[in-house]
Amino acid sequence: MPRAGLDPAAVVTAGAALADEVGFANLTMGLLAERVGVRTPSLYKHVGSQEDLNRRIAVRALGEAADAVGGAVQGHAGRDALAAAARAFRAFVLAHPGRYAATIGVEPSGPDDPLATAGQRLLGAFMAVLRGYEIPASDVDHALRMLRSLCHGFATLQADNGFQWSADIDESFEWLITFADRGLRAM
Amino acid sequence: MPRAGLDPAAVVTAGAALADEVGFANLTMGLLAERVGVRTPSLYKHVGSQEDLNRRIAVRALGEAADAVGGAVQGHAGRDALAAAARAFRAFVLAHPGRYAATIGVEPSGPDDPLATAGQRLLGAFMAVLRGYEIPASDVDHALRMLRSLCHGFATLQADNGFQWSADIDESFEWLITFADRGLRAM
DNA sequence: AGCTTTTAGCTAACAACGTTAGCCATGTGG
DNA sequence: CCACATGGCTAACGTTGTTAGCTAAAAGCT
Repeated sequence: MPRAGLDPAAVVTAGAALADEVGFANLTMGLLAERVGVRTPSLYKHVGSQEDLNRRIAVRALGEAADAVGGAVQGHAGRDALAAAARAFRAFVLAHPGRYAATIGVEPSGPDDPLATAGQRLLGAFMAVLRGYEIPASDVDHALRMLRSLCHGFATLQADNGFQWSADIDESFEWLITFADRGLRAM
Repeated sequence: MPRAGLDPAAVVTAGAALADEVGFANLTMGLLAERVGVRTPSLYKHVGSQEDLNRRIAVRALGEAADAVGGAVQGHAGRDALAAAARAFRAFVLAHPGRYAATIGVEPSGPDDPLATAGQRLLGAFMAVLRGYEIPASDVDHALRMLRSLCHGFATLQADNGFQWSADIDESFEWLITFADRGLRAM
């Protein structure tokens, strides 16, 4: 039997890709094993359980989202930064719906959990956007939560086909960016 | 063997309650059967499958949310209506996280799907809020999506413990209402 | 090189869950 | 009082997650 040369990182990579293809709810250990060319039980040499796999996919997704948003913000400020961040975030969720779905409903076990630090990095990217506005220190946390709720809500609703009726969705998103920008500048 | 006197509605009611208690992901046919005092296969006399049950729970949840939001808006306008709607929605999601979770990721099969009509009723309740503001007709759809994204995003993030750090969450939500109100009035 | 040790794959097997088939008792309508 | 539809049951199957135990490939040591 030739070895497949797997390691935890490769399994997580394949799992995240598969989740994007078939949907997070349909990600199964057997399907993933087939994808990486191995029998199902062999996966347990690299991840502890399906829940462990899910958490690792979530960490990967949050890290990638943080990179995407952080990179998009670079070199911009104010409205440009906000628009770049929001667009990058939504683009990431729509391009990788499966791995992003892995991040919802999973709670970090403590401050040292890689999940927590990855989440902090994503928040940091959005925080950089807020630094381009003049926001009282006491309002920064609230503004950050508002931004996260808006982006998360919009992107997940769209990813789940939650917007049924007719108006153009891209246009709505641009409108939403303008709305947030105006509100943040009026503080 | 005495009869349990079940019907589809009773099964859905028990399923929704159970989902709230144990979490939607942990809702299982066996657990629900035990709860209603019946063996697992008997449930299939009332619902077609677990997916069918999930859809019915989702319809129930959307209907209840629409009632809660619609009722809260009654007799208010402008900022009062917005605040009442947002608070009612968030309270519903936090009080019934399991059944609300059943609504995410489920797509209506067509315009006559009860799921679609229940969703429309919820949207109608939020639409009533917007009528208290002077919004150009071309912006109403965008504003509605913004409101839904904001409420959905905030409520689900909180329900999943997505807000990790310290600032008070109720305070953030009130801040968010004020933010949305100011933005909508500035149109 | 040769030997030992670790490890990544395998097969076999089990538990939990969703689901179907088929039986029987309960209740309802003529 | 009897037919019959129906809501419960037990038995059984397929799928999925998981563990145990074996074996061969790689890696390390002398």
